[in-house]
Amino acid sequence: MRILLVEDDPSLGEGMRVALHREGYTVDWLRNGSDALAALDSDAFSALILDLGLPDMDGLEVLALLRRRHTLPVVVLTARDALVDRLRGLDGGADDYVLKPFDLAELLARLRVVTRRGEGRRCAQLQLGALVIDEARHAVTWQGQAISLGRREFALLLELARHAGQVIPRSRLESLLYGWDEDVESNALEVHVHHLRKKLDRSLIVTLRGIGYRLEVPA
Amino acid sequence: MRILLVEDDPSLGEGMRVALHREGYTVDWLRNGSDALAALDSDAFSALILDLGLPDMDGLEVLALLRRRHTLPVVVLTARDALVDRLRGLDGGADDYVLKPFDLAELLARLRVVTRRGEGRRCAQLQLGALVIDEARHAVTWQGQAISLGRREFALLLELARHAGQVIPRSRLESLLYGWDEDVESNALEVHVHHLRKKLDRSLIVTLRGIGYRLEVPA
DNA sequence: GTCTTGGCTTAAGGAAGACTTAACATCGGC
DNA sequence: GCCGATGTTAAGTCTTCCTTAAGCCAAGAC
Repeated sequence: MRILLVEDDPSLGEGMRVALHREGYTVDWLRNGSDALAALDSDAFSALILDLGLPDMDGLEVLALLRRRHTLPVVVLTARDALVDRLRGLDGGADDYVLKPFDLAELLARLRVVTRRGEGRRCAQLQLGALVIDEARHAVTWQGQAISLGRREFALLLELARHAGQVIPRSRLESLLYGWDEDVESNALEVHVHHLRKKLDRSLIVTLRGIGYRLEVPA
Repeated sequence: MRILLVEDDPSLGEGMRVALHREGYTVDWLRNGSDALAALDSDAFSALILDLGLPDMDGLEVLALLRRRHTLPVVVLTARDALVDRLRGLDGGADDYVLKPFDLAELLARLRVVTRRGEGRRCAQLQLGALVIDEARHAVTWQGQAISLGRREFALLLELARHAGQVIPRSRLESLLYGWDEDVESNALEVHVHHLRKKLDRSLIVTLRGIGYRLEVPA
């Protein structure tokens, strides 16, 4: 994990560099804001530790400029204790805040908190050839075209798509649309299938006479 | 946005409840750890504010149990000033902590920081095409024009915007505006949606019949 | 070939859900 | 405690989706 440390105080910076290095981080230590911004363009860092009191420019300014391009985790260091400044820092895009003087252990803890996110962002998108089903958006795309489906149609297609290539018995599809108990002795299911075929493609859903339906997986 | 507040001190808790409510949050206030854990199973909250000094169990224990199941943003409140305790809190899974006594504005700022992290967003300003939402200032801009929204309207829009492009089920929006207990058997939600559409744009919020709503992301 | 069975197609009717509007309640600031 | 702003309730209208039903078609059995 590579960290960019921006701090103009030599002894404090050195102490942090050593401590971070000891923790296993790779550290790039810069002393001013413009160098920092240039370095951040390289896009190689996992986090930024930023002192607000820099010789050339205000740390908050660095932060604002950074935020136009990156979403890098940022921990801000500051000597200012005024509440207003702290709030400005937080709302301005810092992920966390440490007041000087601080204990190194605390800085490290906050760094851990800030960097340990970003995993587990799964996109629940089901793709089968020209058919894309986005469950989160409740949206369906066919050959790049957005298709609008009713609730039942969507549920039906989703179930078929989840087991694409497998036969789903009629009974299961019916109990999916309606509760197990409430029986619909009509052809509602077939009508929905019909609509799906019309909106998508005729050959996408295959009928197994007397058994059920199957979604054709693309070749 | 719905917050679970866990705090045993009556007056402090009440103060926070009022302040949070005024910000537009829906607040569920519980006084002990076991109730909190039970409530957290419902999965309806956007964040947790947790006092570490609880009557029945240690707050850190609550945190540890919570972390086995959820990745909910957590802000910890503590009277303890010992560094060790703070670190234990952070490494134990808290996203941030506030030392008592604290200023409410700071708590709110930290809450904002913590809740917007899940979306990979770093800045207090959320921009979606012509729509700009300033979370800290409670201000909304549409095509450069400032729009004035009520608390509920703002909360609703914010929630939709945070998950822009995704369907938010009605049930979630309802429990977000009103707690579980106070059930609204009326169409308040729809009325708010109506007002938002009127103030912004008709096509911005898409209805998914029988499911929920979705904020359309700009092309 | 024709009969039967199950599926397809179509259109109409109905009902659930959403929209709109306005009046009524509630909250917060002065 | 009053007033304005904000939220909620309620009623009527509208719309979309779902179901129903009736006739047609295709496949397999005889």
